[in-house]
Amino acid sequence: MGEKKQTFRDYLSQQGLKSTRQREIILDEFLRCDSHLSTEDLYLKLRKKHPGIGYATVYRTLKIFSECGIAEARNFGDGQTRYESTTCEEHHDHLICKDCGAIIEFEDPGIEQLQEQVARDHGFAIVSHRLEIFGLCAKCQNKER
Amino acid sequence: MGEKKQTFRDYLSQQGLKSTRQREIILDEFLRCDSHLSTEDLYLKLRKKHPGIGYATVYRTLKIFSECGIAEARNFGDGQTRYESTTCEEHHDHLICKDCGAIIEFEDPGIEQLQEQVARDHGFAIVSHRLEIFGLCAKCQNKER
DNA sequence: CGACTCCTTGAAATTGGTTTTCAATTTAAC
DNA sequence: GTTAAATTGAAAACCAATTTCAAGGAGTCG
Ligand SMILES: [Mn+2]
Ligand SMILES: [Mn+2]
Ligand SMILES: [Zn+2]
Ligand SMILES: [Zn+2]
Repeated sequence: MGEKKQTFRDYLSQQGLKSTRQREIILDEFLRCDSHLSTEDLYLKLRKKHPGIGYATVYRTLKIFSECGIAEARNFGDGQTRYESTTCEEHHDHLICKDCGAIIEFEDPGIEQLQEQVARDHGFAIVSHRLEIFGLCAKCQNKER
Repeated sequence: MGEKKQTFRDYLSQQGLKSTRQREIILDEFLRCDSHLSTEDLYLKLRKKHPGIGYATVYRTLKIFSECGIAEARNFGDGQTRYESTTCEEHHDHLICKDCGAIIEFEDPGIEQLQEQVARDHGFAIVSHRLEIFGLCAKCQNKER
């Protein structure tokens, strides 16, 4: 079984929560899908095979995913919260195309280090951060002409 | 008269919009106040001296401020859009205290340069970006113990 | 100064994503 | 099985943002 599924089940029992058919289905679909899905995105995908599952359940389940660390909530300023599966990989930030919505992930240790320096300079203790770069992806730059 | 006020008036006439008592009052108060105010923050401050001014007018006026470049909309993830007066200074990013809500501004040319490098590496054309570092300010770190 | 046009205003209604409520159902432990 | 507690889905509530609309105001032209 996937590591994520195990993590989720462990979290549920440890919190006195219950393992249900819906939660399993939602997790399976979430892990199968591309990342950066909104609640509604996932709800609509699920509805095709499982019309009975309610929006509220998807919403609540995604929240549990992020509580137990297998997903992370993101907010790219389009008014919808998006969730992405946390991989074993490191933290990453995003390039976001304003035209087609494409999301490119990147990591830059240099930027991260400079952030820590900035925080130190202000006596500030970092808990988290987010860096989003908005613009046009290569494809959309070519389209423009 | 302040440069901002002139910019605003020029923008209004150039767009065929009208200069009104309310817009003048709202601009004065906005310029007097601390930055990073939400629409509601500003509305509540205004209401003390000018109970007649409506929320919708404050909302619409802030929008015009950002259109004409004298204010910038920010979104720090607390579910409210905040506006800050654009100074003659450069772009800046923010350190945000999760405890007391304090907002510290900073500029780091090194970070900006690395961002440009990242974009180049992906053939991405930057239009804007935002970097927010969340954590605890010096004061709140001391409170914790 | 009017008269006229178009813009603006404030209150209230609407929108859209998110979150909660509640009665019925399901889970898990005994 | 019985039972207590958690879960579910539909609907309602929430809440910031945005729009609507009728009344009022600004600017223009004579
Ligand atoms: Mn990502
Ligand atoms: Mn600022
Ligand atoms: Zn694109
Ligand atoms: Zn603080």
